[in-house]
Amino acid sequence: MSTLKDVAERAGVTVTTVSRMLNNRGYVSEKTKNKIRQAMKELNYRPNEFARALSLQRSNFIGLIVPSARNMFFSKVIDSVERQVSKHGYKLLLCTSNLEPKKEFEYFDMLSANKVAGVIIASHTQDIDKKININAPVISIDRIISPQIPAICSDNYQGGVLAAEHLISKGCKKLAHISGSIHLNMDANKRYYGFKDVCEKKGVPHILIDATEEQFLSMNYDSIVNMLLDNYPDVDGIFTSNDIIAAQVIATCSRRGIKIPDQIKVVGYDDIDLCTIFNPSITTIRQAISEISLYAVESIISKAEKDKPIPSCIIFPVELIERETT
Amino acid sequence: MSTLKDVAERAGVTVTTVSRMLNNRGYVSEKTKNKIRQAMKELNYRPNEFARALSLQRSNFIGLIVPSARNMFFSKVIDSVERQVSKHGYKLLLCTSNLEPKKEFEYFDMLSANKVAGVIIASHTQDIDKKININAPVISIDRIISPQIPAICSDNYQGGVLAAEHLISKGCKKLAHISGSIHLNMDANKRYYGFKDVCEKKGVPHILIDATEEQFLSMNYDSIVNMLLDNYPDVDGIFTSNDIIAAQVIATCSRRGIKIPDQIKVVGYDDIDLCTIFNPSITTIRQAISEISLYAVESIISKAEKDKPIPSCIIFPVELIERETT
DNA sequence: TGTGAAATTGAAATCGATCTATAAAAAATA
DNA sequence: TATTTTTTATAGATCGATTTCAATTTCACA
Repeated sequence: MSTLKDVAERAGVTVTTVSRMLNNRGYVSEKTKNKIRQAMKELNYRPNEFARALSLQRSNFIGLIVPSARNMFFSKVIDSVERQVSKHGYKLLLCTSNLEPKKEFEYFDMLSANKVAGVIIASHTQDIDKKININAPVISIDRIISPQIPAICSDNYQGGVLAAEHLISKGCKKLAHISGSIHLNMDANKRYYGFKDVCEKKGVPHILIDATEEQFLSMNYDSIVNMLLDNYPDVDGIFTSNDIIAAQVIATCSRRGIKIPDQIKVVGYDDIDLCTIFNPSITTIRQAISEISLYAVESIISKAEKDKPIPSCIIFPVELIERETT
Repeated sequence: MSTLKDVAERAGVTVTTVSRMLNNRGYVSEKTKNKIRQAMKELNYRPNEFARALSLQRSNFIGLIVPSARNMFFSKVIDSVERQVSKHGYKLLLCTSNLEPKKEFEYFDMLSANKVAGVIIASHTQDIDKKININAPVISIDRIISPQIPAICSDNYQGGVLAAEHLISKGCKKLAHISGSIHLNMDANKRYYGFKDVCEKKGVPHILIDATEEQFLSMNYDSIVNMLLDNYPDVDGIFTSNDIIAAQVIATCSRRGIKIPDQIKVVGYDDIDLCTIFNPSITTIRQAISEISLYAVESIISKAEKDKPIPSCIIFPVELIERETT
C-alpha cells in the first residue's frame, strides 16, 4: 500500500504539495498537479483513512443505532440510510441495541471514540443525552427522545387521523387501535390521539390495546390479536401502529375464518414491503422513510462540514395507501 | 477528550507504560497499574481508535457487503452478524451493493483503505477476487464466488433433497421449483439438483422456473408465480428457493382461491420471520444463519489476531421445519 | 529596474497511539 | 558484598496523513 510520501517522491514534490492538491486547498500549479495525478495512478494510491481521521480529528463514519435489524421497519431504515450515507461518501457503522439502554450507551461511547460525523438513532431511551458524552450531532428518527436531540418524525397525529377517517368512511362502527408499545415510543402515541380525536368527533366507539416491549422485539403479536378478537368481537375496524401487527391481524383473522375486509377492516402503519406480499394487501399509512433518511444524513453532514445548525424537530407528512384490507 | 499522555502525566509515568498496561504486554507493577487505572477513571479516558489503527496497521472494523438490507433474508444476516461482531468487540461497516459489481469493488476499496479485519460478503459476483485488491480475509456466505474465497454455506443439496422428499411424502404428484435466480447464486443451484435427483429417483415429474435478478432485488415475484399457476395447473407441490417467493405463492394462491396445503403444498427456504406471520405458516428449510454468522465472524477474528487459516469451504446442515403449508 | 503582491513549494510540527532499544531498580544468586 | 537475573520504566522513532510558517518564484505595474 503506497503512501502520500511515495506519491510525493515519485512526483518529485513534497507531501505538503500532494496533500494540498488532494484537499484542494491553496495553490498548486497545473503542471505539478499532472505529475501528481500521474504518480497517484501509477502507485494506485488510496489515502489512509486513519491517518486522515487522526489528523483531522474527525472521520467519515456515521453511526446508526436501531433496536434490531430484523424488524422490517428498521431494515428499511437501515437500507435507505446506508444508501444515503454511501452516496455522500461516508460510511455506515451499524449498531443494534435490542432496546437496551446499556448497549446504547456503549455504542455511543464507541462511536464517540471513532469520532463519527454524527449519529442517527431510533431508540426509545428517554433523555439519553444526559447519560452520554458525544461530541457530534445526534439525530433521533421516528421518535422524540429528548428536547435536546433533534428529531425527524412523520406526522403521527395526522397518521392517526387519516386511519380513523378512512376506517369510518368505509363504514366501520367500532374501532380498535393496537399500539406497537405505547410507552416505548412517545411520539407514536400521537397516532392514537389523532385516531381517538376523530373517533370522538364522529361519535365512533373505540378501544386501545397496547403491546409489550417483548412483543415489539420478537414481532410476535399473535396473543394480543387473539385477545382483541376474543374480548371485542364487535370491533369491525382495526388501526395498528405498525404493519407487522396488521399482518398478524390478517393471519389470525384468516385462521378464525374472519373475512377481511368484509367483516373487519385493517389499516397498518409504515408501509413496509410486507404490505404488498400479503393477501389481502395491507392498507397502511406510509412513512416517508427515504426522505427521512435523506434528511437525517444530510443534516449531519452539513452540520459536520459546514457547522450548519440542525432544526430541533422536523415532521414529514404521511400518506394513506389504500389497498385490499379496507 | 483526554489522551494517553494526559493519563500518563496524571499517573506520573510515561505513555509507554500506560500503553503497555492497556495492551497488557510486558511488565507493569501492580502499584503503577493502580495509579494508571485511577488516572484513567478520573480523566474518563477512551483510547483514540484512529491513532491505534494507524499504529497497528489494522482496525476493529469488519465489513459486511450484502445486496440489500431490505430483503428479509439479508436483514436476518445483518442482524446476527452485527450481534456477533459487537460481541467480539469489533464494529460493523455495513455496505449494500444492490448486486452491482462496480459498487462492490468500490466498497472493497473503501474497506481496504479502512484496514478492516475482514470482509463478509453475500454476493454473486463470480471471481471477484481478481478484480479487487484487499489485504484482509474475505469470507463469502451463502454463495461460492471464487475458489480463492472461503465460503460458508448451508447444505443446499440436502435442502433440495429434504424439500422434495417432504413434498412427495405428503402425496404431491407433480412438483415445481422456483429458483431465486439460478444464475445469481451458483451454490443455490444445488438446491435444485437435490430436488431434481429425488424427483427422478422417485419418478415424480417436476419443472424448474427461474426468477430474474430484478425480481430478486425488488422481491416482486407476483408475475412469475402467476405464470407458474397458469401454465402448470397440475402442479401440486412447490419448492421455492426462498421464503419470500413462498409467501408470494401463498398470497397468489389465496387470491385465486387455491387452497394451501390442500391443493398445493409449499416448501420455502431460509426460515425468515415471515414464515410464522403468514397464514398458513410456511414449511421451510432452515438455514442456520446465526451459526453461519458466528462462524464467519470468528474465523475472521482468529485469522486477523492469530493468523489462523480459514478453511476454504464450510457447510452447515439444514433442517426442514414443518408448518402449515404442507 | 525595482517593488510588492500573488502564486507556488517545502520543512517540520502535529494528531494519539504502539513499539524497540535501553536504562534503572529490585530480587535472586553466588 | 558482588554479580547476575528479573522487573519496571523511559526516551524516542514510527504509522500516514494535515497544517502552519516560511521561503522562493513569478509577474504586473510604477
